[in-house]
Order: sequence, then C-alpha cells, then structure tokens
Amino acid sequence: MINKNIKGTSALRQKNRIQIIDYIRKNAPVTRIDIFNGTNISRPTITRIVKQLVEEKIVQESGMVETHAGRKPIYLKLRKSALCCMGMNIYRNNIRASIIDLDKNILISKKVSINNVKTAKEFLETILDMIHSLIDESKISIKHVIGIGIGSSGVVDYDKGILHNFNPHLNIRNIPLKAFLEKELNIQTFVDNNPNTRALGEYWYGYGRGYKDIAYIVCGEGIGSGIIVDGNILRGKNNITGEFGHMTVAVNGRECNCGRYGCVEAYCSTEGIEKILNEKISEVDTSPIKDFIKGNRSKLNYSMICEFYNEDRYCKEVLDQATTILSIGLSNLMGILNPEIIVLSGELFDNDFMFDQVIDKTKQEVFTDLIGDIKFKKREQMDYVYEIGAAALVYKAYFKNV
Amino acid sequence: MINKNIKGTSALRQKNRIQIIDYIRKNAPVTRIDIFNGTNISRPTITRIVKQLVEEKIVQESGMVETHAGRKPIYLKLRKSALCCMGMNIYRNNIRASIIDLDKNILISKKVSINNVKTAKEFLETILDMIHSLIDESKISIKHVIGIGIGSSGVVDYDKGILHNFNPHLNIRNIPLKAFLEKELNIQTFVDNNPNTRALGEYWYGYGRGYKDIAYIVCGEGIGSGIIVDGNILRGKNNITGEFGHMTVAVNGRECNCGRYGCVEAYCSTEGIEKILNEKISEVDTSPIKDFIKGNRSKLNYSMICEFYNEDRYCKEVLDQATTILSIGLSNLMGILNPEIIVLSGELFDNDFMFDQVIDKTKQEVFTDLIGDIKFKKREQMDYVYEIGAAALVYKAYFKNV
DNA sequence: AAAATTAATTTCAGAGTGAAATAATTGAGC
DNA sequence: GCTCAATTATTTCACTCTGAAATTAATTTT
Repeated sequence: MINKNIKGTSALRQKNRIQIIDYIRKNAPVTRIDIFNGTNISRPTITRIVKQLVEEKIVQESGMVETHAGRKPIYLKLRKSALCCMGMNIYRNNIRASIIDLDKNILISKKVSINNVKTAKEFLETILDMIHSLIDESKISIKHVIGIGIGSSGVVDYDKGILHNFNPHLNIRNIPLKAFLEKELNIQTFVDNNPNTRALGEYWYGYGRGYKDIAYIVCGEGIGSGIIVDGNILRGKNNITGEFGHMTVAVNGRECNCGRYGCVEAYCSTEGIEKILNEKISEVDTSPIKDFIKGNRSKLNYSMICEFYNEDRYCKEVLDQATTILSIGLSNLMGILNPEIIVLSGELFDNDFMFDQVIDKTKQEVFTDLIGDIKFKKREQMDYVYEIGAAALVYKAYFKNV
Repeated sequence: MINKNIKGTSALRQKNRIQIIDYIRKNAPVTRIDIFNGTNISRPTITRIVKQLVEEKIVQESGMVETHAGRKPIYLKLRKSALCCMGMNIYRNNIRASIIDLDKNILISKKVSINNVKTAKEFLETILDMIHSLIDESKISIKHVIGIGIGSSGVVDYDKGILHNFNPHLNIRNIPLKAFLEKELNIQTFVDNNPNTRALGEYWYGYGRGYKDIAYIVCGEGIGSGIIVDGNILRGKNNITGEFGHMTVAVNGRECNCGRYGCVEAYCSTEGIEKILNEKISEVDTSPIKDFIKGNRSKLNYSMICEFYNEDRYCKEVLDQATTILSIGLSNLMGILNPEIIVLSGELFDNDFMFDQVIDKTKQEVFTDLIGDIKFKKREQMDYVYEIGAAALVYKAYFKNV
C-alpha cells in the first residue's frame, strides 16, 4: 500500500526507505556504499533500512564484488517479485490483467472477454473476480502488491478514476473504477487512458528510459499520442491532451472525421490514406493497384498501398503526402514540447520506408537544429506492453517523492 | 538562502517550516488552528515553528478574530517585506531590477542602461553593482533575500544559468550569469527567458492564480509563448519550448522569417500583417488606406491597419486572415496541452476587436467542447510585470517541495 | 460565578537521524 | 604468516524533531 497519513519522523523514514528501494531498483546490483554515494542518506540509516528490507524479503544480498583492497562490499538487489503491482488493460471487449514486478517480469497473467457483460455492476464484479483469482493463483502476499494500474480505451477521468466511455458499443458508462476497487480491496488504484499508459510504459521501461520528455505517437486507423513532460504524464485540465491527430496543418484542407478541416489524421491515418487513394483511382480508368484489386476481387487496404508504392504513382502520391503532413505535425509538436525522444508506433510504420521517410522529413522540417537533435524510435509490437504501462502508473505514484 | 544539504530531522523541520510559510502566504490572515486544519502538521509543531518565525520577524501576529465562543484565536500574517527576492529583467539595452516581497510589493527598483557595456566582464559587474546598491539602499537584511530571479530576452540555458545571446547587436555571448552571482553573493540564482518568466508571473500572481496549466502567448512583432504545465514551466530538453509562432498551420503557405512556410507568425505577427497588406495594396491603384498614407506621407503600421478595418477591404481581409490563422494555431495548442487558461498579450491585441475575434474563432475551431471550455484573458500593460515574473522563479524553487 | 467552549502551549516519550568511533574484511608487502 | 593500509559495514551515542495527551489560557454562555 502506498503511504498515506504517515506523519513526522515516520514519514521521513518512509521517504528514505522508498528512496533506497528506488536507488537499488535503478542501479542494481549496488552496495551500501553506492547508495551512500548516490543519495543524501547517511551510512547508519542505510544499514538500518537495508537490514529491515532484507528481513521483509524485499531486498536480497547476492555475492561479493571484485575490489582492489579492503573489505569487500556486498551486492544488493531487489528480490524478484518482491514488490509488484497489478497492471490491467481494458480494450473494447477484452480485459487482460497481469501481476508485474519492478523489473517488468510478468509473474502471472489472465485474459477475459466481457462480451456478455451488460451492466456496470457486472463489469466491476468481473474485474474484482479477476484480481482475486490472480492474487490467489500467484501466491503473492497481498501486502507486496503496492497498487493497481489500469489502462483503458476511451475517455478516462484520471483524478476521479472514472471510466467514462471505454466502448462505444456498450451502454456501460461513468464507471467509478478507482473508488470501487479501493473500497473492495484497500489497494491504491489508478486509471488512465491507453495512450497515456503506453507513453508512461515507454518512459518507465521502454525507449524512454533515461529521458524525461517523451512523445509517444500512435498512427493506425486513427492517430493519437501520449506525452510525458518532465517524467509525468501531460494531463492538462481534462486529461484530453495530445490530440495530435486533430492538429490542423492545412488550413482549408481535407475534411476530417471530426468535422474539421486539414487535420493530420485526415491525411496520415491508414483510414485516411485508404480514402484518399480510393478517391484518386475512382477518377481514373486504370492504374496498377486498381487493376490488381479488380483482378483479385480484393479490398483495398493500407498495406497493399505500401506494396504498390514504386509501381503506382497514385500510391506514391498519397503516401508521400502522408509523410509530409505527418512530419509537419511532428515538427509542430516538437516546437511546442521540445521532447528528447519521439516513439512512433502503429500500423502506419509497419513498412520501414514510411518510418524512415517521416523521420527524414521531420528533421528537415523542424524549426531549429536544437529541437531537431532528437531521438526517434519505432515501437514494434511487444507483448504485455499495455499492462506494463498500466503498472507504471502505480510505480510512478509510489516513487513520486524520490 | 534556499535549503541545501540539510539532512535528517532538520530537513523535516525545514519542510514543515516552508509549508507553514506557504500556507500563511496563501491564506493570510490565518490562525494556528487554520494551519493545523489545512496541513498535515500537528499543533505543537505549528506552535513551535510559528514562535520561531515570529522571533525571526518573518511572521507577525495581528489582531483577534470574531468567534462565538472559546479562546479567541490570533491572526497570523507574513510581515511585509520579510521574505523577498530580487527580480531582474534584461531586455536588449536595459536592465531593471527590483526587490519584491511575497505579496509582489515592489520594495525598491532601479534601472540602468547597458549601452556602454562592451564586454561580458563589464556586463556582469554592472549587474553585481546594481544588486549591491539595491540591497544597500533598501536596508533589507540580506538573509531575508531568498534568491535572485532573472528574465532575459534571447536564448537562455536554464539548467546551467547561461545567457547565450540576449542581444543580437552586442557581441556578448554565453554569459555564466548564475554561476557568477552565486559565487559573488552566495544567493541562489535562476535565469530564464522572458516568455517563461512572464508565464510564471502570470501563474504566480496574475490571471493564472489558482490554475495549474497555463499558456501565455505574446503576439507582437514576433510571436512567442510561455507554457506552464502542472505549475511548472515547460522546458523540454533545451528550454526551447512554446515555439508557437513557428507552428505550421498552412502547408505550402506564406514564407516566414524562419525560412519555412505557413507559420502562424507569417500571418499573425504585426510585422507579418504589415507585410501582407503592403503586398496587397501595392497591386492596386487605390484603396482608402493607401490614399491615406500617400496623403499624410506616413508609414504603414499595424495600428493604422486596425483603424481602417471597416473602411478598407484589404485591411479587413488581412486582419480576418490573421485571426483565423491564430485561432487555428491556438486550437492546435489547446489540443496538445489542454490548458485551463490562455493569457494573450502583445501589440496585436491593443485593439479589443482583434482579441474578441480570436477568442470567438478559437472556440468555434476547437476539437472538443471539453477542451474549448477554457478561460481567455487579455494581459494589459502592467508595470514591473517582468521583474515579478523573474522573482517568481525564486519563489517557485523555494516552495517546490510543499 | 460556574460551565462550556475553543485556542494555544507544555509535557513527555518515542521515532529517527547522523557524526564519529569501531568492527570487519581483504590485499599487499615483506 | 604477520602487519599495515584500505575499504566497507555496523554500533554507539547524543541530538533533533515530532505528535498524543494533558494542561493552560482566554472567552462566551448560562
């Protein structure tokens, strides 16, 4: 359980304790002297707190270190699965939950469908059952589960922990998920939307490790983003940030699903690209891709368009336009946020040449070299990434005052 | 002096002390019981720390409170000018510095020109002299000056406290202002660029009071911005954030001073507006404003264009375009940051109808109502606003762990 | 004048810390 | 094998700071 209402010198102890855990987590294996040098805590206090952590089986001593002279220090590291939390992902009709430790080891995992769930009550109880059975099966002491993190599709009120609308097809709305779980389980719970948890996962465990300002962009059927500023999720007033897909870069441009004109998404989402190509080839009698579709009676899709990039001038036009628009959008974003790293993910980048083109154009486009001197990374599919990001919500809160 | 290397229980004391000062600052006048209810500190500790603060003449007791029964509580407030700091603004050829207390009272102020300054050494010594004489004249004990905050034009490295380039016309570059002053005076010093200090001033003392996410936009000859995210200045990797003026909203649009195309600044800065109008009227034989200029042998400027808004169709076109483009830029910014309030300042808004038009169009333009439900404010000219913002850099650091 | 009420302080024991001294452990030199 | 220097880890001890509970203070109500 995350600290609450601990006052006075006990709070000081708690703070030092968490700082020591955090230092070990980040730098393991470390010696007590390393902790002394790396923090502002005195040696006796380190000895005392480490002793306690070893007794609680959170930290373990492991082997000696090669040194030149003097008493050999003892390596410390966190015991595997000693501190862990629940990471859960809610996506349309599925829920997957895992227990994950501080080294992002998946200790146990479970997936359920919520196709048959009709009411908010059923929904909440399904989740509660899931958590109970996971903890039971894992045989992990509940006191080592420091929290529950949940990422969800749709609109989420982070502060209140309310899931407004995770699936437009279900009539289950405004679910007070945080309040419910905290009451039932007495474990601190955090709920956020998927792009945010993904971005946080990237910051905590992925390419963003070691950086404090990250933009995580998803380009698929739609376009969204999660943004980390100084190590924290950018949430703004209503947790509706990073609406990168609906940034206007072409005044009086193409109409977007959102009803406005010239949004990035209208040009660069796979859906947008397919639409634009369809319009183009419907106006001509013949083109390689058009002939191919006719011949095979197949349906046009984004990956097909990519395959015809070199053979079909319309495909080339559409994809080139997409990368240009996207690069303008990205450079706008970079001019506002000046991030250290941008992680690109989603179907749009399944083809490497699209990824490369976007990066090249963005680097040309950007306002100053300083902003442009930035890392780009591609996030490939990775298992459990959603749950890991959700779990990071908890760790973020746990280590927040360090 | 801001705390440094205070360890153990003394750090706890320091933290409680600052929390109490902060509570009084925000809520004065308050009683000890108010502090007890508003913080997580026990009554004896409050009594002890307040007693000390009264002895140090930082807090003063002032009058009794009307109550229904029981012992009457004693009001506490901060003694005027008890805690103060230096706020300094460097702008092209001028430096103005003030000593400002926690209630933004200007205790003393001074302005010097640096026209005759040729070297970095002279520059630094001018500043040092200025600070010394201000402190001497003010008769404020130096131990009550908790820090020095400096806002400057140009590019500033906040972390290192280096002023890279505050005036393009002077060959004084890469000035280690922070290091110099901290060494000479042993007072913690912070340096940042003007838009950032202005935004922080707005957050700390202006329209942004009570909000945590603020965008502060300056539209004048150029366009810039300072952004506050969750109460902190958005700095990104290189402190080059909020390049709102160079956000591209018109792909393949008008060329901008920065060499790129379709930036907001190209359409909405007063310089851009003047340029566009000049081009327009140079292509026609006659128009009201053109005739006026000829008749009076005056030079075209932005305020004149505004005056001809209703009489000259070219003026109307240009200004309408400017407000449209600016509103698109603002709605893009809002979609990324979801701020609670946007403060608009600068010459562009000297005419109210421009301000009103921008707000109306932005509210129409914005992606969702939730983002659009936001406060807009106009920042009129205000004296000492630069120094107050710079001082806020110090207070921000002083109260950071509260 | 006593009771009730609320604010502020004092008492006191306990939690926690860090400087300095001490103990533990090891390699190097002879 | 013994001693010394080096380095890590622990213990000792005095000190700071805190908060619960009791007490005192000051004021209104009865």
